[in-house]
Amino acid sequence: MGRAPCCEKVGLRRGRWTKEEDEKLARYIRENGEGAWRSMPKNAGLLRCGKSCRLRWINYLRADLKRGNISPQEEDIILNLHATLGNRLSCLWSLIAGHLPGRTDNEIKNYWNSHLSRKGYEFLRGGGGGAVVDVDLSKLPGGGKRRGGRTGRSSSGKEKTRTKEKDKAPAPEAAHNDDDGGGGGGGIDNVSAASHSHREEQAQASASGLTSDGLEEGPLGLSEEMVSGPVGPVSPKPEVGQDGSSAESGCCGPSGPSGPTEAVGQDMGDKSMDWDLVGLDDGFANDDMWGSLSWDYGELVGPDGVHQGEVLSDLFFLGNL
DNA sequence: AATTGTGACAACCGCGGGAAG
DNA sequence: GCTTCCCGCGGTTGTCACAAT
Repeated sequence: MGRAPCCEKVGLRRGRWTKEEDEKLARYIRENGEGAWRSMPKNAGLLRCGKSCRLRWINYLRADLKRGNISPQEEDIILNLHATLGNRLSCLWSLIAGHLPGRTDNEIKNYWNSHLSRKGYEFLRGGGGGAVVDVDLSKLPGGGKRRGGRTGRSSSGKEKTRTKEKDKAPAPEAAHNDDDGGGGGGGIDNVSAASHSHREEQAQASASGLTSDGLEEGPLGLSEEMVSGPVGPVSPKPEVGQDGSSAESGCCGPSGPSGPTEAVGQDMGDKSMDWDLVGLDDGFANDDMWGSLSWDYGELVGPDGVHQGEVLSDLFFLGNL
C-alpha cells in the first residue's frame, strides 16, 4: 500500500513540456512501449518524473487521442454517465473516458468542471421532464455578471493561439500538421493516426491551434451553440428494482476504450440521443440504484435504423459492474 | 491601447490499491 | 502476512488566450 516517494524533484523539470521532450518521450515509447514509468524518464533521457511522463503521454501524446471539441453526442454521454454514476466511483472519469474513444479522463474531467457541472446539476434536478436545463449565464439579467473571457474554444473561432508559445511547447499536433501526416513528422507518433479521418485531424489541429489548412474554426463548432439549446432530454429509463449485478463489485472493470460505444461517437444525429429521463430520479432518490436497475432502450433507434439498445447498454456499463 | 475578468486546458499533487518481493 | 514499489485516479492549481470594458 505504500506510496511512491513521489519523484524526488531534485533536478527534475516541471511545467509545460517542450517539443523536444515530447519527441523524446514519444520516440521512447514507440520503441519500448508503455509502462515502467518510473524508469522511463531516465531511460528516455528526460528530466521528468515518471508520473509526469505518464500523464503527458496519456493525455496528450497518445496516437489514438481525439482532440478537438467534445461533440454534443459525447457531451450527452458524459452527462448521462455522470448523472448515473454520481461522484461516488473512484474511477468515474476514467470510466466515462472508457466510453468515449479518444478522450482522456483528464479531458473529460476538465470539460465537466468547466462546462457541464452546472448542467449536470440541473440534470439531476430536472425532475419529471428530466430535460437538461441549460443555463446560459450570459443571458441572465445582468449578463451573468460576466464581462469578458472566451466563450468557447471554437465559438471564439480562434483556436489559433496558444501558439504564442513563448517558451511553451508548441503542440505536437501542430508539428504533425505541418508536415501533414506523412508519418514520422516530428517524431510524435500520434501523427501516424492513419486511422483518423481528415476531419479528426482538423479537430486535433484545431485543439492545438492549427488546422491543416491554416487557421480556422474547429470542425465541431459547438460550445456556445451547444449550450444554448436543450442538449436534450437524455438518459434512458431506468427500471429500478429488478435483478442486477452489484455495482459495487468494482469499478474500472473491463470497460475499455473499445466497444460498441465507438458508434456513439459517430454522427448519430440528434434523434438517436433523444433519450427519456423518466424514472431516473427514482434511482437517485432512493440511492439504491447500485443495487439493481436496468434500462429501457425501447425507443432507441440509431441511424440506419440500427437499434441502439446494445450500444447504450454497454454505454451504461451495467454489464461490466 | 491597456486593463480586467473569465474560460479552457495542461500539469501537478497526494492518495489508494494492486503486485511483487 | 508484511513491506515496498509502481501505477492510476481525482482534485486542484497555474498559465494562457480571449473578449469586454
